[in-house]
Amino acid sequence: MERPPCCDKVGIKKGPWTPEEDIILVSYIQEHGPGNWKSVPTNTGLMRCSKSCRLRWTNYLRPGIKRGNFTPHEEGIIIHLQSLLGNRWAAIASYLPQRTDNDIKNYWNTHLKKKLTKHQTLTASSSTSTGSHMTSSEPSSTCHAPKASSTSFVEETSQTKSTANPSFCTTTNNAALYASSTENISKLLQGFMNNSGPSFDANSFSVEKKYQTEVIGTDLLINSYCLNHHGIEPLLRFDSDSTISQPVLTEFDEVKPGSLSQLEKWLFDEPSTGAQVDLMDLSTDMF
DNA sequence: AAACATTCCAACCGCGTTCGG
DNA sequence: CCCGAACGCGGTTGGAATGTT
Repeated sequence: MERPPCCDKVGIKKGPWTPEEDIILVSYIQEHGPGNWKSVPTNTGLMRCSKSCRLRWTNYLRPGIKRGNFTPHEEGIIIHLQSLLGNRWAAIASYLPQRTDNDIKNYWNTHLKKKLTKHQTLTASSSTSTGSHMTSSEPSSTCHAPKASSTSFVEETSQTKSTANPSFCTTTNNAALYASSTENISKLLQGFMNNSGPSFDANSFSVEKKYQTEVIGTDLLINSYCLNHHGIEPLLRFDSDSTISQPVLTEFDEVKPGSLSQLEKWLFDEPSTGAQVDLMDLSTDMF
């Protein structure tokens, strides 16, 4: 029996959400909390399928979401985790709670994959006969931990960003990129944390901090330093008051006890120490 | 200024998993 | 245990925004 796609019903609207729809959805969730998506279109009158409502909330309207440019810091985490986990964007997103899996996925596909490919090409052409034995076309499969060389991808990434966008890494300019309608809606959410619905996740973040970003102003070499000397926790702390606590580790817990420590071990053991870890081997070992 | 190309991301689609009756 | 509905995730796409000629 073929089940029709959820959004194929007559009268179900598709396409971009309007500010009015956003307000309706936010108001409803503010009152009832996220979840029970099936009831959302029914109770709100929104001509959207439940799935669409859920996506709109999780990817766009949810408080605490940071939008705009990714910092080199975040890039580094994504590259590292993508190398380890592959395209498990939800798992990667659990380490960057202010970013959605969709956001990370888009950023990977539009920016990081190209950069890695470019970097690979440069590396391959500069090396003599030490060609890669990897067979996958996915950059992720050949992504090794950034090397602390003067021509590293890490530095290239940072320099490119800095040149292309002087405001890179700053807070206010990122905020300026947001659609005004979204800002207005986000304002509606002010105080939401104090008056959240029954099932609202306490891991969410205050709206006041929505546009707060860490001002790092460094390239990923510093991240490497952090990884080497301070462990993963400082990398994941985006707010000075640590409202963002720990990454959600269910993925690892489920897969294999002790996997995290291996992950951390790899994250901490940068190749600059001379002990480069083969990511493919590590991934195989872990999963 | 206009036409065309490219980039980017919000939203959709389909499939696998989970949950409840 | 089985089945259907709901949910969650990753891949893909459409079109708006931006850049280039």
